[in-house]
Amino acid sequence: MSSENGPEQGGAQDAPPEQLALIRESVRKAKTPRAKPRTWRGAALAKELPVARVLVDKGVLHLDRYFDYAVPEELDADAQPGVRVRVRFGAGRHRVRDGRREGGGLIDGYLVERLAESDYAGPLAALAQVVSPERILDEELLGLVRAVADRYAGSLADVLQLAVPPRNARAEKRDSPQPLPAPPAPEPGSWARYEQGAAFVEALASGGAPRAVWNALPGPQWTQELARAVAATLASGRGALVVLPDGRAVARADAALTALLGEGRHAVLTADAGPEKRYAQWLAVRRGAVRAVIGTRAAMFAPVRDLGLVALWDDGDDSHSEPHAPQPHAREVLLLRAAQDRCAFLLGGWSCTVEAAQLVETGWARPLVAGREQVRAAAPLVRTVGDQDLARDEAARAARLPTLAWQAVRDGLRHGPVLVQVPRRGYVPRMACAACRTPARCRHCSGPLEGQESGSALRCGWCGREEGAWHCPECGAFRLRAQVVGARRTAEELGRAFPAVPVRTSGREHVLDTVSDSPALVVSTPGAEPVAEGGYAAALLLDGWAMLGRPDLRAGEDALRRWLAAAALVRPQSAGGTVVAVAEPTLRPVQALVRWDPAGHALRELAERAELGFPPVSRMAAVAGPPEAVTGFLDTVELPREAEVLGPVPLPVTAPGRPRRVGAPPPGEHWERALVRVPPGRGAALAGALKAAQAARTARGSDTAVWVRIDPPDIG
DNA sequence: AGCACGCCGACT
DNA sequence: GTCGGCGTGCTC
Repeated sequence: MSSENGPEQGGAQDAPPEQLALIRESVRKAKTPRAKPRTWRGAALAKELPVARVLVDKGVLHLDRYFDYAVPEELDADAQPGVRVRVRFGAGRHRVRDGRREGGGLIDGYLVERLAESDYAGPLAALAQVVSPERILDEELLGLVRAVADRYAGSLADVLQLAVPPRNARAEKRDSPQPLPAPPAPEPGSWARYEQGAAFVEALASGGAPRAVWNALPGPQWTQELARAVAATLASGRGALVVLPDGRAVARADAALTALLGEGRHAVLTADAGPEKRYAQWLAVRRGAVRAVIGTRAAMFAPVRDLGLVALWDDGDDSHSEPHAPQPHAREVLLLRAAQDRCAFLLGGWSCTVEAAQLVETGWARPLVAGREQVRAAAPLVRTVGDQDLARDEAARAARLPTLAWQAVRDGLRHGPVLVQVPRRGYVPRMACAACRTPARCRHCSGPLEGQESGSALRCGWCGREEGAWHCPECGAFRLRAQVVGARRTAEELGRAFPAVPVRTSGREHVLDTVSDSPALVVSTPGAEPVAEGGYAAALLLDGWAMLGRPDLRAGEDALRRWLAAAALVRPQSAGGTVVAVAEPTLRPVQALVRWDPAGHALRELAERAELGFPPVSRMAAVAGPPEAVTGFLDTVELPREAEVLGPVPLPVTAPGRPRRVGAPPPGEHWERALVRVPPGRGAALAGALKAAQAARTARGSDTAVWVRIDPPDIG
């Protein structure tokens, strides 16, 4: 091991392993350095499989490939596939001085594979360090990460950061619990209410892989049904994964699972656990000590062993969209897992997205639905108040609440809590003409005029200018009405109307989990509705027409989803449960609410999208950035033949001070956006083309960046 | 992203 | 000659 290249000076014992690899000094002198494979001299390398294929953890597209490193003898035992490693990774050719290699910093990576030889012609650097012998990245997880990166035109390293939590040495030292033997198969329980419910649970228990879109009946039983699906999968000797939209839903599913299976059979993966606990839970899953996982979106990558079931609750909730690049959606990730692992798939919710409807329509999944009589038995009575009713209703114009709504609240309060769903927090955010309902807009920039704290003037939500003398440009009227009235104001008004009843509010900054069965007014924004122990006696869905007014593809679907989520917390009609929706009864989502038919609504939306060439029937990608950058990108990208480029068009001005989604493009002056659309089946080709063009672009470095987003959420 | 290489013009 | 500008390309 001695040689004039002298890695030994100072004693081989003390030298870091990386220095033990010999790097031929003659490389620079030789005119054809790559002509022949290198031989190793002077370094003690692993006797078997001395090459380590490493995935370098750097989120740059053109680095989205593996690099080969030499495995020093000392690291041979620990350097197993799946471990975290550190390697020297740097630019250009390295200086070789005193036989040691310099330049290039130490960066993290994952050892993907051990090989007998490398197909890289140059000399290999040595692994610097095996961070820990814990093998965390197996072939299956790597395959999933790659599939997600491909689907979303993102880099492996970016997706890897979403999939693997940061290491925590203390958690790694802890022993995971002993795995428990499979539990007995559960009874179908309330799954019996669904036409294919019992069969679905039996299929899971017997090792099958059924795929279903589940339209859950209103009421609290969905958590038990999820728990039974998990238990049945465990009974078959396989693992299960359930992803839910928020911490509260996870807590409910957790309670149901614990009630059915006891402690220790499932792990809860949520963001709010500390890093040590989070990693310990993740490791317990990775090690196979825990076979079932429930959690919020980050759990979609959980390395469950022998995956038998992936389940997702309420896929229309936008918190299922990962805000970090490449912004994968939990539904799509779980679809990829179901395909890769050939496991069962359960997409459940009170509502139904067009994507879910498409899974049924294409025959990939079967509907898991209850018959009409079951729906009638579980759902509350839904009544609507539309414009014509309002026009006839003197009381409604004076106060903001129609008579029917007052009655429902008053009657409901005699029997229990009443839920009032208001679409947004704040204080009269948007104003419209009281006569014709034309939105009130700023005369300088056309931004929305917003009401201030009671009494003071109107102000533009975009440019901030005050408006002192508004009149309607359409009909000339001078009176305004609040288009959306926030929770605080509604709470004040209702509180005054029912002075004997406590008013509780639940919203973004303060979310109530549950309320008791005693009469109370519960004012909540969508998604923050507390669960009433015995169900709400009534619910009031306010300002529905404002919810539907958004110029967004999903406006109808979203409104219906939010209404159903509130209505599902109300007692069944047979127990007096009533829902009053202040919304135009001729509108499609309102009709779907009244008939409690989310699947039918989603199917009609899907047909319309197919006709218009909209997602999810076609696949779309957005390319955003400065105009020259966008056109430059579109000139270089080699799109699939069927691709259609729409735009580019200027991006709408974003209002100052408005919260911006993480991962959205940073503020840019005069940005443009183009949409690229491909027909069904060409999504992978589109993503591949965009990724290649993006890689070439960032490698060049001279060009300004463009933002590429597959499945852009806000196309209108 | 860094960082080195190399191909041009200006300089001791 | 050779110093150093930055444009180009590689990183095992």
